[in-house]
Amino acid sequence: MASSAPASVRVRFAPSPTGHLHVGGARTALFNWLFARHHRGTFILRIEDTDRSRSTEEHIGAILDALRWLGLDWDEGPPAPGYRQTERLDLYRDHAERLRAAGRAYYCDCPPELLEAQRKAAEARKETFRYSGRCRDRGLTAGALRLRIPDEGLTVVHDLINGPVAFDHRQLDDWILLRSDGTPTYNFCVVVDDVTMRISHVIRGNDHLSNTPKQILCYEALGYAPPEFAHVSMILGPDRHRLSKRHGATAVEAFRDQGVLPEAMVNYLARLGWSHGDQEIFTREELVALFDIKDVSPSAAVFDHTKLLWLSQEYLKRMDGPTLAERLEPYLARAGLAVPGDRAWLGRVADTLKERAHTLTEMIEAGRFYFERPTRYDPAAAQKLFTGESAARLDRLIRRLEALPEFTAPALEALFREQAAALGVKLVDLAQPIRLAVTGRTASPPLFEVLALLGREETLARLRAARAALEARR
RNA sequence: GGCCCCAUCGUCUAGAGGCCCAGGACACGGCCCUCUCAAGGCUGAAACACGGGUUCGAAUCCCGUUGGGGCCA
Repeated sequence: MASSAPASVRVRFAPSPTGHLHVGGARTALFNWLFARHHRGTFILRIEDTDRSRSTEEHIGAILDALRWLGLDWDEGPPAPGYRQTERLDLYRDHAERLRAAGRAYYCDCPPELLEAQRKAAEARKETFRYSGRCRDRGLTAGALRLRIPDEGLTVVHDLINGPVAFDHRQLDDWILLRSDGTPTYNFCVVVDDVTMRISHVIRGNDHLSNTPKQILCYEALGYAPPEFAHVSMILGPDRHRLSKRHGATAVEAFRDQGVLPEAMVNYLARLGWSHGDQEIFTREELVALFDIKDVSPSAAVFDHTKLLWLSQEYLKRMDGPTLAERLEPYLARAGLAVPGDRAWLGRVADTLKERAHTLTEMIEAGRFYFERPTRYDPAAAQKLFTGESAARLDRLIRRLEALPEFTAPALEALFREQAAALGVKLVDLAQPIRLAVTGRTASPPLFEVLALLGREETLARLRAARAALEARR
């Protein structure tokens, strides 16, 4: 079987630090990581920063942060030296020289205008443009260095996801290894890096499949056996075009800022293109145990934000209070709210909120009233619920609450039910005005739990404030 | 334009010739539960792109068309 892994699995994720970590890149990283962990291999992080004009330190930092947030730890890579292409320039030069000395590569001084004319001519003839080979035997000692590609034959990529893909050499041209200024090209760097890092499996985006035969020919010219390849499909936007910023949030850190749980992000990304029967929710351990590159689908997938949010809520619901409290704290601070000193209390608050929110930030919005008094009451609701009748009821309730021996949810519920019965109204008619008074809204976690968590003093303060507001309306 | 990849409900997918007049999940509708909102339970609608083959039999294999994506740029 082509998918059986060799003794030593070494895979890499090689982002270009020209932007943030994209969900597509994150999924590629995840698949590499899962493959490495499943086979007890090595996961390597390499920074492809040869495009100096667009690569920045900030982007490198952001990408590393995003990977850490997802829990994708790497065994080799930054901050250790030698994992950035800009640190490896000598390696590319050495390998290029080897190819030249062996006659597998040659210098070419064809001017751009000539190449452009040939490209246009090829297009007019409805053929693939292919370098003419004009400089192949001219014995030049300077210019761009090209790899000599056999005129005839076929190179077959035995892709672990897509199966065998054959490329006719007549469609391939003598591609450039080093530009005339001596800088290496992207495809050449990748080959040299993967060879020198002893990469066993190249798992990368489908957009590189077309480059693979060129690279395989380069491995062979260098005298190395090519690695295994697995090309993962693209992630698309709702319009079935390649996912990009105009589709909204695509950077991993944007989801982090939204308060999506990283566990959910990993689970979602794993299920995008990979599946294991009907199972939707996987622990990290299950993913490592079950992941098999041959179960990855070759077809492109549309990114579904809604399903990601659903998963995030699933993880929220399963998380216990103390853990949630810890996760919530940085988001509270960012929302401009004081982080409560009592973490146990915050945990109980979170428990009432978690099935009402998809993300940590939604949780904070839904539970804002726990942390600060309502600054206003929902106007339509106030119109309907703050009536002359409710003023009298409020007074009565305030007195009863002052006297309630135990300020707990069950005791509060018993009191409210008793009051409703005495007044001959439904519980909802009593609960809603109080909910509005205490939270400023008509929807909240169960009222009695809310009151108990707020405590007697705070509850009474809010009820009195509502009573005053009610008076002012008249 | 050439070459390459892809094609099951709106979306993610199960399906590796008979188990499928196609299963699960998200989203959507209905009902139940209920102090609100959720969550939950039950339930409904919803797909094998099209056309040819191969075969006793095809969502599954082959060819073509169409559509989408990628690379060359």
